Amino acid sequence: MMRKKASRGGRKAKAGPAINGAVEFGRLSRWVGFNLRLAQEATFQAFSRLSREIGEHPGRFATLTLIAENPGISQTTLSNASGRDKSSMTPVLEDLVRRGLVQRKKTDKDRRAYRLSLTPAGQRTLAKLTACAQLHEDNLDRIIGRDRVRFIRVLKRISGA
Amino acid sequence: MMRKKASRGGRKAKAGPAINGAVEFGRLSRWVGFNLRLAQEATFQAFSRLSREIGEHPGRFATLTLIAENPGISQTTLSNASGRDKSSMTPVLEDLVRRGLVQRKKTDKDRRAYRLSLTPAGQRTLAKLTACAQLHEDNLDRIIGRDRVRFIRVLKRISGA
DNA sequence: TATTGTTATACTCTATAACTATA
DNA sequence: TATAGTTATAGAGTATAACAATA
Repeated sequence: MMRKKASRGGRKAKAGPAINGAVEFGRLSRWVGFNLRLAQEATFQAFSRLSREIGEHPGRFATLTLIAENPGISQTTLSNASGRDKSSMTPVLEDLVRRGLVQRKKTDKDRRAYRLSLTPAGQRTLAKLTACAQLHEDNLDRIIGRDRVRFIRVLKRISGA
Repeated sequence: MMRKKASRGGRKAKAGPAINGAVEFGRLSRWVGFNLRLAQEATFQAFSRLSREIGEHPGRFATLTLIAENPGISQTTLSNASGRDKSSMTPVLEDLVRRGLVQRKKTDKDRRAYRLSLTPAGQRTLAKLTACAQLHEDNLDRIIGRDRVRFIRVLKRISGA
């Protein structure tokens, strides 16, 4: 949303034609939900660009990290942790396995489930994506400044509510 | 992402099996980008629920508000303000016009462009959606508390960067 | 009966490119 | 040539329901 950076101030602009001038965002610009969405879109796009530079989908980052942090995790647990249905995970993991980044092993203990882990190639790809994320985070730090800790705390309160 | 609210603290959990226990989010939980995404998903879902209760798509709110604040706006200007391609706007406006919420007028000045405005029904729908947004915002206020002003300021810095 | 993962299917949102009608 | 809006089409990303294998 809003790449154009038109008038965001909310100064009642007399509701003009807005054919080519500044667009009036009105109350929109004072709502938390709306600003959250704009900020998220901006950061996601920035991270997407960095990811695509190394030939990866931005969405793979969370998946690979969760597998790396929880080796042996099942697909169902992984999809729950990601807040997605297990069926949405199937094509993602299919892609990661096909490209040799993730390994699936059947266990004797429960022969229905897979145990997921990263291959060495998967670890290298995750390392590259992590470098992107760190670069991205450095950029954000420069923008956020000393408000960082409090900012994250508020974000966690919102997502945990 | 993450409805389950597993261990978010980042305490190195020895990388256990995570088959049915807590999932380790690792560094993920300390990154601004990731927390921004979780928070945005949570608020969007909450607002979606409120919108659907009155039979509206959550995405229509921003569109209707922008038209209300900028009567006579063209589709191209509207799509730019929304950060979307004009072709993405066509089916949205088609729906709003079909339902009698938005009016399109051709002008003599430029017979290629439409001038968009809300009908009385559109204004009523917007009023209902605005009430949802206000309710949602009240909930967020309760969560965010006195950090609100600073929080929005940081969000605006991020989306404006 | 319940659960793991897959399949079939569909929906939403988005974009690109080519088109038309104007300008 | 350039712009406003539409169309055709495609690609992510997601979900639901039904299914086979296993528990």
